[in-house]
Amino acid sequence: MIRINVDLNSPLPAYQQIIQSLKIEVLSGRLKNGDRLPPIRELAKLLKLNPNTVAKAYYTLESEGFVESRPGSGNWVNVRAPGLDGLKRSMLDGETRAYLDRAFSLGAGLDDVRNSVERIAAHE
Amino acid sequence: MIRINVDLNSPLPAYQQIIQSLKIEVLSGRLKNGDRLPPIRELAKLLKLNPNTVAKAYYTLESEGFVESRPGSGNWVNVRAPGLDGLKRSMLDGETRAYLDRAFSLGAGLDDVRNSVERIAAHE
DNA sequence: AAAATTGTATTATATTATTAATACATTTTT
DNA sequence: AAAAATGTATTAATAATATAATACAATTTT
Repeated sequence: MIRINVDLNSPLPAYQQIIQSLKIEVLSGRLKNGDRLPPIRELAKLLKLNPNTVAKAYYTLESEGFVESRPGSGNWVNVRAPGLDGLKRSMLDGETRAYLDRAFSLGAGLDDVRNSVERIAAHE
Repeated sequence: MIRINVDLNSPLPAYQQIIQSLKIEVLSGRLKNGDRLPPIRELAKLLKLNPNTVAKAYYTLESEGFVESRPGSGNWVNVRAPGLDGLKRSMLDGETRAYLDRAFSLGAGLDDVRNSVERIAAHE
């Protein structure tokens, strides 16, 4: 059984919490390629949210390529060829791209980035 | 003369554009430690914004430690001991911290991060 | 000490983002 | 072909954020 946590007190919007939960389910292996997601209405009822809020989460995941929506049929996990590790990698690469953009716009070079990563990681 | 660009058509809020401009001025060396920033009202008039919008930018920079506000006196650039390179480093480190948080919460390890950084950087 | 200059706080307005209400269209099942 | 289950679109209500209007407090200058 998959786990989807939505805390209405959190500052993070509900639809983003759904997205985050589903990504974690995929990364953990509890959701696999080809699996069917809960129907929009069903999940909405469970979370006490409007169906449109769930639909927004699914729609966003679809635009990211992780989900395929079929009217009348349902929403399906779409994790292509590379499998689980590939998915994790592509999600990480998205974060890395955004980070490098910000770093370079600060005038940092790749060496600066490497140093910063090692320095901060060492302090965890 | 320092440069502060605010484009009201940009989706980025005006106060954030001010913050960004000022950080660039510091990194470029046009603003140095101990320099005085333009008075809130003066900059607001120049940019055709409400003084509170400029104040919000200054206040945020203060909370980040880059500015010191003194009522009646003004706002002063506060870049401590390490100098310019140190400032760049501390700004970069802030970005790195946020990035590593996101990466680790995806389940990535440090090796994954190193690989991703090198792979993405190579494609620039 | 008075006036001018400066940052701060409070409240109101406008804009944007999020969520909800409702009706519609497609597919599947019977 | 009818009914049920599903995703989609349109519009409205709500909440969050950004900006502005105005009044206040502290400092500096004269």
